[in-house]
Amino acid sequence: MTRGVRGAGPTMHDVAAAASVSHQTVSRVLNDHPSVRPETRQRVLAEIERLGYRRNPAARSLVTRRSRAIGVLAPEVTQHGATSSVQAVESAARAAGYFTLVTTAAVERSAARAALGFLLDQGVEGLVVVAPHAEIEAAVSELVVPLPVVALQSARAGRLDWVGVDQELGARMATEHLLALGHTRVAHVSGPAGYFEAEARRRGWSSALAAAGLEPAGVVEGDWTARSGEAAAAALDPDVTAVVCANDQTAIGLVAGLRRQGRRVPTDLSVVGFDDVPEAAYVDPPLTTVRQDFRLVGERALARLLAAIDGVQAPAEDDVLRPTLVVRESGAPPRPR
Amino acid sequence: MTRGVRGAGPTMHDVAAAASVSHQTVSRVLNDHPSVRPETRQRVLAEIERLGYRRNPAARSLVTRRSRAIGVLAPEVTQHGATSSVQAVESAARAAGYFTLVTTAAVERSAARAALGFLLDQGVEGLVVVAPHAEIEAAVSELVVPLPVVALQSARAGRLDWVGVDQELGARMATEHLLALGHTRVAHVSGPAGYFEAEARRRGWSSALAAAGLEPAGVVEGDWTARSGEAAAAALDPDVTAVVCANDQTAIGLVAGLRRQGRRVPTDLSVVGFDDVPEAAYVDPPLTTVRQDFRLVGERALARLLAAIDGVQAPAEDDVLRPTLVVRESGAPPRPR
DNA sequence: GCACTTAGTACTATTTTTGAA
DNA sequence: GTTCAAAAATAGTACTAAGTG
Repeated sequence: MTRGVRGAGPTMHDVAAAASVSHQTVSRVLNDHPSVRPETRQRVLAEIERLGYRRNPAARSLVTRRSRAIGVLAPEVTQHGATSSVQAVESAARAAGYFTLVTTAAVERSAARAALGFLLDQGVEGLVVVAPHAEIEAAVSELVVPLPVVALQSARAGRLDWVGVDQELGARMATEHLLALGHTRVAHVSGPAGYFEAEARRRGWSSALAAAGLEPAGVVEGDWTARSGEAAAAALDPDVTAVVCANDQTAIGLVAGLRRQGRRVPTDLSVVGFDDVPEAAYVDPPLTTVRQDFRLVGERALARLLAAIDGVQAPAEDDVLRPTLVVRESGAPPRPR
Repeated sequence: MTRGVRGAGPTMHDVAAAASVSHQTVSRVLNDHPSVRPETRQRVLAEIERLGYRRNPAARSLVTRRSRAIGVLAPEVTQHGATSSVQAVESAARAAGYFTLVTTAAVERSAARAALGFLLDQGVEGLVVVAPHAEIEAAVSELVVPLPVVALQSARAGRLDWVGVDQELGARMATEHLLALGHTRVAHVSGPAGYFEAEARRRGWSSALAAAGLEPAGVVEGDWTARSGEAAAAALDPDVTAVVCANDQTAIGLVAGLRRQGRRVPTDLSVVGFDDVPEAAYVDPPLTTVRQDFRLVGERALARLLAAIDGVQAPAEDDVLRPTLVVRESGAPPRPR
């Protein structure tokens, strides 16, 4: 790489000439090699500054056989969660002297495959993949290239190295909160099929009910959007008194749908969300939800990836984070019949 | 760049040996040079496939003097707007054979300066900068490196090449909507000082009032968050009947704050937002707001940047996009006194 | 100890050679 | 012989690492 098309900047050779040393000495100054006299170092540094010299990363990569690039594959959504995690990966990588190539792709195998090929073409040293869906996980697992990979928002028991929040536990906590309020008919508006987190949250909901000796009160499949939550309002069993939603958007949509039916939350029906998006505290009613630390997930994922790149084996079981329940006002005891 | 630390993959030389040609012929095949016999081409392609060969981008960059990298500087927020635009830049860049280095930085001059330095160190050929604040614009303007730059969410009249939506017009449309409903006391909850879009939206609000011969009914400064919107509820003049908010988050917060005071929207007070975030249609009441096409902004920005990189002068005045007013239910005629 | 010279990195661009019409 | 396509050989790219004064 050099300075764009036209503005080819000074090379190490130019700096060397200006400082009356060899280009190798300039290299040593830049790499903090001990064998440089302080005054020589100063002179070189001064010329670097004066000429505005920057090392050519391409030439460096070529000889060091290191790209210092980390590929990130993310689904093409603007969800708060994925966005936060990806940003955390990026800043942690930068702090560690790497840069990230973030590529988005549709949640679909061939798109993911193409995106991964693109990242591989750029010579990345490792991959962080937001793999919320089986199709993306499959595209990653197909990769024959022996590259360190860490998955996010993926299946805990999958084939890939994994960092994430215990989704099942989160959904169980949300459900237990409703049970503690006295609800016995608790339904679920799920995420779409094929999404690991959707499945884990559904398991959490049903296992909490099973543990309490209750029958699940039906599942309506949503697609993470508020629109699907709104539509779910019409599909709910009439005797349901509480609903665990797959995420906050769905919960916000469900509340809107119920309102259009003339039913109030939490008076007529209790609703809990998942994620704790920034708006959750300000909608009507303020949403009781499950918070996850998305930035921490991103940081841990990068730490794990760097360990793998350096050939260090990271501890396996210590990257399952616990979510927390945030109780606000969208849950209340069921109306007496 | 090569295949990570350990897995140094095959080189062009290896492919050449396997196909019994010179490495130069392999290069020609890869670059679609005409002087290769079809059967030779096939043989080379087959070996590339069989060996899983990928070109080394570092070696390529070194000799072509092109990095094919585009730097993107974005503020470290997960706002729907910036995120959408950045994603659009990324996918448009990929389609054009470039990759993007997205770096986030705090909205503060030294952080932006450091982030730009980082991008420059990576040898980017151009920059897309989300520069919503004067401090970021200043950090970019300081850059002596003669690199093509396009700014987003920035000042239209600034020193930088610019692509964006006419914020002032959007705020004017929002305000005129309230005036058409019969309001005469229209306040504004603004964005924070120093943000170009905050200032433009404020100008749009006040100019619409001035054009109608009305006095502005006061400004409360917010910080784009729902929290600040909620706080603004307490700071509003009692005789205000409508409020133009700096963005949807602020509007959602304001509605929540008013609700806590026992005032209903739109019965007691009308509120309009800005941006049309995905939740806007599902909150209570569904938010009347100003929609901007964030993805289009990103695509136009990239197109403009590529034109600059190729040394083509892009037309100056044709990248001011028009927002649209989305009328929902948070506006109504003022209550008769 | 300090700094220079040389070699090597994996490509693309340029020039030269080969072989066939 | 001359010409032209095909492919080889060579040079150059900006660095780091190893060997040499």
